[in-house]
Parts: sequence; structure tokens; C-alpha cells
Amino acid sequence: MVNTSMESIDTQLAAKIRHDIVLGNYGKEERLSESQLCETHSVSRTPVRLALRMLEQEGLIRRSEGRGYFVMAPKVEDILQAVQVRGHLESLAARLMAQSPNRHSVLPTLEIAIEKIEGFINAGKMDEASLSSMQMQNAIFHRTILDGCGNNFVGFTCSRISHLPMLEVGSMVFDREVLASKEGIDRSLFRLQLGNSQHKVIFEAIQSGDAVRAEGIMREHSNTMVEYIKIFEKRNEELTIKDLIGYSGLSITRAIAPAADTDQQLQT
Amino acid sequence: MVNTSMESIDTQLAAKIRHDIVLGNYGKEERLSESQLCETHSVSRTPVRLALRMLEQEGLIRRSEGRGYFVMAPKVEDILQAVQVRGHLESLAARLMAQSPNRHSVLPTLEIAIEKIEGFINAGKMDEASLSSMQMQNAIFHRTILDGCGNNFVGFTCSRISHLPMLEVGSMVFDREVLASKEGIDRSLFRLQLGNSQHKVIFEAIQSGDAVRAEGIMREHSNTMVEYIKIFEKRNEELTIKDLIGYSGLSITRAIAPAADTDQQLQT
DNA sequence: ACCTTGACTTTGGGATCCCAAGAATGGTCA
DNA sequence: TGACCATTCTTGGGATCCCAAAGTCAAGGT
Repeated sequence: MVNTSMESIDTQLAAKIRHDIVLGNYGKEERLSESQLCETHSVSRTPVRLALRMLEQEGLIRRSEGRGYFVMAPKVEDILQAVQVRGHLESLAARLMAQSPNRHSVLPTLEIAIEKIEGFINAGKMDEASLSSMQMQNAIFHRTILDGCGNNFVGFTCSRISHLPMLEVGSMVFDREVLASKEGIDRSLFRLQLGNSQHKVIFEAIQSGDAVRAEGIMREHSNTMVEYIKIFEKRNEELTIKDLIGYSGLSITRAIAPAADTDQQLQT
Repeated sequence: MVNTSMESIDTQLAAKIRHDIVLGNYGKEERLSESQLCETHSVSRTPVRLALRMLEQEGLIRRSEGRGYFVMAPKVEDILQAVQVRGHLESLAARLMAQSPNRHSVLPTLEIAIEKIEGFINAGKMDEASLSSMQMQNAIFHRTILDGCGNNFVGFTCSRISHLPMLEVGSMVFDREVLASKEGIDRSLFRLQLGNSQHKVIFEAIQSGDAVRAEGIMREHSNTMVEYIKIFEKRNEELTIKDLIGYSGLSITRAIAPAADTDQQLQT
């Protein structure tokens, strides 16, 4: 592996292995040996060890007593639980934001994001570019609240679990199959409209300093994604995370290896 | 540094450096160089690098673009924010626990913890041994709810921020100065009584499946620690984390380097 | 006197080597 | 034939060496 990008080699390696684990390319509880990973990825043992430490921190692998690592592949159920935790943290952020004395400084940013999303909904187009832009604006909305609520640990804690797919703040989920039909597009637009309506209510609650309401609506807003994924689960009993990512609007690579900057991937 | 314990050397090293950072032994934004840490701790660069990665994950140091690390020493304000986040996560756990169908299986554990704490309060002794035992039971109470709520990510997420002092689940804070006087002991006992009363209410809410109440009381319960620390802040404008740890019942070493097993340190 | 440009130095990242601990396998004895 | 022990091999952890990049300092030119 040649270190072509700016990222250090262990970070790239961790992304690769994380990708493999999340997509289920490793067997359940398969053991990972350092030397084996060395030759499969053509790197030295040093970055391998660093990458394994990262993945251990993320809970994707476990270190057995003295000997070796083995994978802890997350299931869809784990994703749902993590989404619930993130949503709960976001509801805290919304409450704090509504209580914050300088909450008015972020209102314009929130308003612009809401208006832009509304613009895309009104245009009615559900192409890749529009979805990507909406995801971006959605991420801005959520990120702004998380980062501006006054409690830096809320955002920090969210980032500690955002290595899983669908866990990046502001990510969204779309069903690509549904987007193939006219009726499916309308249903998706309705979902987006509902979500953006919740954005508006959250905005108003923050504006008027109604902390309880801001928290409540944000909780409901976050719960939407959980419910939507559960629909997929009902449709397919053996739903894997790979399937779930397939439902999302963006490519698998983007979904698993979240970019460091503001651009986004999945959904609310 | 000789690896005498079972812990790997990088973990010990990370604990040492974390200790130094949290206690303010490094200057604000002081730069940390690998080679410098090598000779001060008499280890090779490999474990140093691993330790630095850990601390980076924990947010205690930052990696500058291409060159070097610098410390991000947390302030008391950061601890308060982190405690708030942990409390919020615990309130989620309490709600989920009250909704859980098999919640009755954990009720005996909770009840025993409550009764034991009550026993210590009724005995009225506030010696080190009693405090330590109460902290242990308090930790069991909180841990049981976090681990049994059905959402494994709540506990996992809590553990991601528990490297800070006072952030270990179930930790408690005592004012050692207050414990010197009879009147202070009575006040501390009152606080403990109040806390254990909240434990009882949480127990009842879980037992009866009242999720909203469980969440609300747990939130209030967690908020108690924040308010108590704020009292210290009012008393001392320049309160440092070192001072804060000094107020707790256990030694600084124990407070900073949390044990891996069930024994505990600080407090709610 | 100031700016520019070159070499030197410092620092991190990666590779390789060494060592200790544990698991597996094969041999031997009962 | 089965159990126990020793040897060997695999695997992780630590140390050391090498290299590339960036920062620094000084000298020379304008």
C-alpha cells in the first residue's frame, strides 16, 4: 500500500478493515492476525497495529487476553441502537441550544438550511445531485445545533460513534428501489417534507427559547430514521448492513469511510 | 519503564500521560514530542505512539497537521459538560429499562444496591471504607441500568467518555473538608439520603414500567452531581480539576486511572 | 537592511528485527 | 491406547533503524 493521500497509512488501513468488517466480509468472530493483515494489505506491522487499536476503540474488534484479535461485526440491530443514542444526544443539544443565551447567532444558518432543503423539495427532483445537496444541508442543520449548543461534549460524544454507517451526524436514508417509481418519489418527498417541517418546529422552539419543545421534537425527528429502517427490516428478515447501505443514496465507499470535512453521506 | 503488571506498556503510559494532562502538569497547549516522552518515561517510541493515539481519541491531545501533538487540557467546565452528557445517556438507559420486557430480572440487583447504601447511611459512618462501599453499590446500581437497558450502545458510548475524572459510571463526589465536621457529615448524609431516595423512585418507575418517570428522575439524579460541583466552583473561582479530584473520596491515582474491573472511584 | 534560498535539524511515520508468552503437536511412558 | 510433558511454532509486544517532510537558521544577493 502506497501512501498517496494526505491521510496517514494507518488511518486508510483502518478504513479498509472497518469497511470489510461492517460489510460482513469477515466471518463471525473471525480472528485477525497482524501478520496476515500485513501481507494482505502490503504494509508493515506498525500501521497494522495502530489500525487495530483504532478499531478496538470503535468496538469493531476485540482483543483477546494475550492472543490475537477477533472481529465483532455489528448487526442491523446495533445500528438501530446507535442511531437511538445519537438521536438522544441530539435532543440534548437541541434543549441546550434553546436555553443558550446566544442562540440567535445560529438561527440564520439553520434558516438557510431549511430554506434550501425546501427549495429542493419544491423542485421535486430526486436525482443524485439533489439528494446529495439535501444531505449536505441536513448535515449542516444538525451539525450547527450539535456544535453550537454550548456543550462541546455532545458533539464529541457523537463523533465517537460516527464510525458506523448511518451514524454520521445528519446522514439520511433513502430507498433506491422506491425512487424508481413516480409514486415512490412522491412518498419520499412526503418524508422529506415531514422532516423539514420538524426542522422548522425545532427552529421556532430554539428561537423562542422553548427548550422542552426543542428537545421533544428533535427526539421525534431522530426517531424517524429508526422507524424507517425498521420498515426495511420488516420487508426483509435477513437484512444486513450491506443491504441497508445499499438503500442509502450514496456509494458504499462514502458511506463507510466518512469524510473528515463537512460533506456528508447518509441521512436523518 | 518495566512492564510489571498485566497491562500492556502503552496502556500504562497512556494512563501516566493522561494523569499529567488532567492534573495540569503540562502547560496550556504544550507540545508533546515522541522522542521527549521516550526518554522521560524510558520507553521506546512504539508504545509512545500507541499511547498518543489513545489520548488523541480521548480528546486530551490534538495532532497538528504534519508536525507534533499538543495537549488540550480539560477544564472544570469540560468536566461539567461531560457529566451532563453522561447523565443524559443514563436517563435514556432508565427509560429503555422501564420499557424493557425483561426488566424484572434486574430489579433484585437494584434493590440490593439500594438497601446496602441505605444500611451505610443509617449506620451514619462516613469513613473511607463506608464511602468506598457506597460508591461500589452506587456504581452497581448505575451499571446495572446501563448494561441491562437493552441498548448496548448506551453503555458503550458512556465508556468512550469515562476516561475523564468523575466520568466513570456511578462515581460520586464528596467534600473531604466538609467531612471533617459533624455538621458537614450530617449534610453529606442528607445528600446521600436524597440520592438513594431517587434510586428508590427510579426502581419503582422501572418496576411499574413508567418510562417517562424513570427518565425524568434519572435526569434529575444525574443533575445533582453537576449542581454539587457548581457549589465548589462558587466557593473557588479558580477551581482546577486537581482541586475537584481532591474533593472526591478516593485517591488521585485511582480517580484518574480507572480500574478495569468492577471496583469504582468517584461518584454521583 | 531586507528578502530569498539553500542546507541542516528536528519530528513523525513506516519497516524490520528481537523477544517472551501461549497454543499446538508429536513423542514417550504408564 | 490414552494421558502427560516437552519442543516447536505462531502471535503480539517492544526496540531500533531508516526515511520523508517541515521548520529553522544562516548566508548571500538585491
